[in-house]
Amino acid sequence: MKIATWNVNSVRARLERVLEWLREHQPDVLCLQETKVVDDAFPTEEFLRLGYAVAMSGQKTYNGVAIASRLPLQQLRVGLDDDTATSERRYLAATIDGVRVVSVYVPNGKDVELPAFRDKLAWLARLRQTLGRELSEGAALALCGDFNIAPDERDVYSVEALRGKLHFHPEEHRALQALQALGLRDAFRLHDPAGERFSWWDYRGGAFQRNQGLRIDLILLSDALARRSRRCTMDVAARTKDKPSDHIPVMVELGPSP
DNA sequence: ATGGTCGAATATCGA
Repeated sequence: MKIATWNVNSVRARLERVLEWLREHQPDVLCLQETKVVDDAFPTEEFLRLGYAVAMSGQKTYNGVAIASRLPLQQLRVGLDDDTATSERRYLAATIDGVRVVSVYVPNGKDVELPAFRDKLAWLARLRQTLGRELSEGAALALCGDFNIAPDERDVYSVEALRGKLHFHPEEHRALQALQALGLRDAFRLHDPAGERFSWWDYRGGAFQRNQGLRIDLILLSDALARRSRRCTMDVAARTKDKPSDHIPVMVELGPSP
C-alpha cells in the first residue's frame, strides 16, 4: 500500500500537477492540504476519472484538507473533537483497507511572538487529544500532512537562521514530541538519516535553487505500520515543474499486513 | 537590505 501526502497550495490551481502526479506514481492514497476550496467546488469528477474516490473538508480561500483513495473511504471523521461549525478545516480522517489515514494541515503560526503561534500550539494539543482517541491498542494509523514544524537540525537549511524561529522553536518541538509519544514514528527517518532532505521551499528569493528548504511535511506511523514501512520518498522533481506547489509530495510504501 | 513570490480575490492577507 502506497500512502502519499502533499500540500498542493490550492487544488484548483494545482489540478493538472496533481492528476499528472497520481498517474505517474500511482499511490493508493493521497492526502491533500491547503485545498483552498469549499466542498461543492472541489474537482471531485477529475479524481474519479482517474479511479480515486475523494473525501474533503474545505473552506473558502484558506486551509482545507482532503483524502483521495482507490479503495473505499470508510468511517470519515471531519475536524478535531472539539471543533465547531466555524473551525478552520484542518483535519480529516478515513479508514482505508484497515488503515486509519489522517490528513492534517497544522496552523502556520506566523511568528513566535504573535498570538497565532499560541493558537498553533493549542491546535497541536487538541490534535493530540483527538488522536489519543483514534489510536486504539495496536491501531494501524498514518498521520499525514503539513506539520509546519521541522523535527530536528537535519530538517532545516540553517540551524543558525532558524533557531528559536517559526518552524523550529522548542515549543513546537515539544508539541511534536508529545504527538509522537502516542507511539508515532517519522516514516522518512525510518529509512533515511540524511540532512538537507526538504519538502518545502519558499517561493521567494530563489530558495529552491539555493536549496534553502525545510522538511515540514511528514508521515507519522503507528508501530503496526512502522513495522510494515518499506521506503519513504520525497519527490523533489515535483518542485521543478511549471507552476509548482511550494511543497512536494511525500510517499510511504507499506508491505502487506501480517 | 525588513525585500522576495505565489493563490485567492481584486486590496490585501496568508503563507
